[in-house]
Amino acid sequence: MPDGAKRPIKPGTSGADVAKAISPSLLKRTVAMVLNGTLSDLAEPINADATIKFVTRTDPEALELIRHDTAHVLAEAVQDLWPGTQVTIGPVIENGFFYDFAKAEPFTPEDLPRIEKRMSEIIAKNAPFTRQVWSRDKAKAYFKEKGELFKVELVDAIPPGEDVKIYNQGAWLDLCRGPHMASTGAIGKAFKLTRHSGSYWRGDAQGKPLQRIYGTAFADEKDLAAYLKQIEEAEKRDHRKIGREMDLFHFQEEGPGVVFWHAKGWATFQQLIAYMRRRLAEDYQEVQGPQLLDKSLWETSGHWGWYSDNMFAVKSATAFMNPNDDTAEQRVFALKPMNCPGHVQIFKHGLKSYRDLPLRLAEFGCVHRYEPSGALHGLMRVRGFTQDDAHIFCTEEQLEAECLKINDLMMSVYKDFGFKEVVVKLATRPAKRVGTDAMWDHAEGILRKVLGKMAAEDSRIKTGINEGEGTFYGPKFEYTLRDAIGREWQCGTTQVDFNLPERFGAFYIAADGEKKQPVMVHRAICGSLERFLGILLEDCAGHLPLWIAPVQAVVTTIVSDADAYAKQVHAKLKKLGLRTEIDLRNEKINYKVREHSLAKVPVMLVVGKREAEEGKVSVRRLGSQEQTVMTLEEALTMLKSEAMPPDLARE
RNA sequence: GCCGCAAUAGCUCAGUCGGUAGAGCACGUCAUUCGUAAUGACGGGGUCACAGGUUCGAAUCCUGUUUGCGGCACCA
Repeated sequence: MPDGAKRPIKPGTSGADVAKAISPSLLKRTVAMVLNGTLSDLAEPINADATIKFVTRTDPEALELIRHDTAHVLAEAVQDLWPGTQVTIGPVIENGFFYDFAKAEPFTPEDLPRIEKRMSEIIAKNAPFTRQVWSRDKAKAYFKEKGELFKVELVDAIPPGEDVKIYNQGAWLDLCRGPHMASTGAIGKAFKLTRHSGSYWRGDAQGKPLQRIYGTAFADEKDLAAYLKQIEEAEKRDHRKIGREMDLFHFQEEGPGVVFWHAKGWATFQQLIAYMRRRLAEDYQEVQGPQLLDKSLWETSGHWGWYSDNMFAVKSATAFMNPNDDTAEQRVFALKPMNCPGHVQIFKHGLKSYRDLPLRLAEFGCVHRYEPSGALHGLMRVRGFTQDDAHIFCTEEQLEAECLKINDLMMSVYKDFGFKEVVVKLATRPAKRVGTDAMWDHAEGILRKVLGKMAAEDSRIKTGINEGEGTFYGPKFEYTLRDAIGREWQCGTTQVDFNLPERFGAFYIAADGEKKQPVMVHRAICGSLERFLGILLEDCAGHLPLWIAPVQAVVTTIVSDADAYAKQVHAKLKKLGLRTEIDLRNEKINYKVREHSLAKVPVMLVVGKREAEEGKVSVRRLGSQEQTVMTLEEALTMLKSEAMPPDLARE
């Protein structure tokens, strides 16, 4: 027992029996147990010495069970309402659960309340969850008979030696690994179906289409309400909404997935580039490759073969309109989807010596990818974007140090932007790949070692492995950040490449005078600058740090008598290099304060008659109603130092 | 690309049973000179995403297309 007490029991006694023996009221409020550290049903027999902790429905451990049980009840409700619907899987996910159904007619938005109602009825019946272990044959025969063909497949997929477990809730049953709570009544009332969508059997777009329902559940209704409120608040931080409010960028129908950057958004974009450029100055050489290159080059690089579905091809407009006209130049170019082939050409131009390595070529490269229409998402997923890309040509021996160096830069940059948590995942060899197993073993080995070091050295880094998710040309690290509602987006990346140097015949002259193929590392810190800014906007809810804010300060007057003074203030701010605006409109100060607050200008310098006479300014910060009156000189000194980008401030 | 939903003024949205378009904010003009989140009056602004169809008549019903939103799949 958690309190250290020991109880002798007979082998085979269930958790429920143990609880009951302690006290019937304990049994009544217990929904599951942690047996030897593993969350289990109360029905689980205990066959040897064990540690037991009983779990009530309000314990943190129970949340997963509540959600999983709710998913089962959802499945029962759907089969009640639409007989003939097949059930597939219904796992617990972050913040809730989903269940996938095979149903000819898709769900409609009106179906969700109907299903919820039926679920409430099922929960009210409070049928116990009971577990049975069936033979494989029995389970297959049963599900086949019922027409549950997906369940038959799932039974087949259970590893030999593992029990085929069936959970009943009243008359309804499901194949399930468990565990579950004692009865459906333990679910309570704090559940909600949140949305529905299409999905695919086994996540395969070639597989059978399924209908998914998402929901969430909590131990009590207050928690559910708080969660829904939190989501609602987070949605207000959507970068697409903030972008409009701050007049940063827009999209329009003629340009799906390409950004119109407005003056303000572009000011911030340029600050981001300027910052990154300073961070690279010491170690990298900045280059710029061409936007269009002949299709043949992309065939050589392999991109045409692997990704032509996602590339833009370009011809002259004449050739495009007259495909059979021999006199028109029919040559096909591709809009670059990556900068690497360009960088390899630059590396190859002129003989390189081992003394030149590591050679780090950086580019703020604008790339275009023909992303599937359904993937487009504001600034986060676009068809034309700018990468803070770089390629490092180095020797085998230099690889590990280079990866660590990249990670240091990555984390330092993320810190400057205030990101508290970064998830780094190592993506290993995919099924379709180039290179020998020995090469993969070697490169993955180095990256694993580097991943371990990262986790040990920086508490902000959470690490993991994405098995089989590497690129076709090598393993990679994915650095992911989250948006306002918790969706993960890959930003930074470090990728080892077995493919390109060989395909393009890149080499350097080694110390022994022999030609040697360099190791190539792709890396991006922000990844897509568009995406990075989208994440940043959501992370700070549009309240950008002063140094990167599009408009850093607005000088605004209370009366027109202060206009001349306001202009002086504005001119001095400009001279300091601050991005400022002046608002001399004949409007009430309340109106102006409101407007600039909504536009999320970090600093307002308000001047009236008093300030003009005394050579002062009244400083008001975004998000605060406080006003601080200070001399103009004090304000200038303060703002100049505050507007210093973090890297320059460190110096 | 797949499933569902949506598209009306610059923005947020209303528009009932199919009868010919409306509000607030924004914008313009005028008045107002005001001390920290909306001053008032007046005015301009619409191919109701686009293309077909049904109908005497379509923002409204049907079909297709485009774009967006939520997932799925994809993400070099």
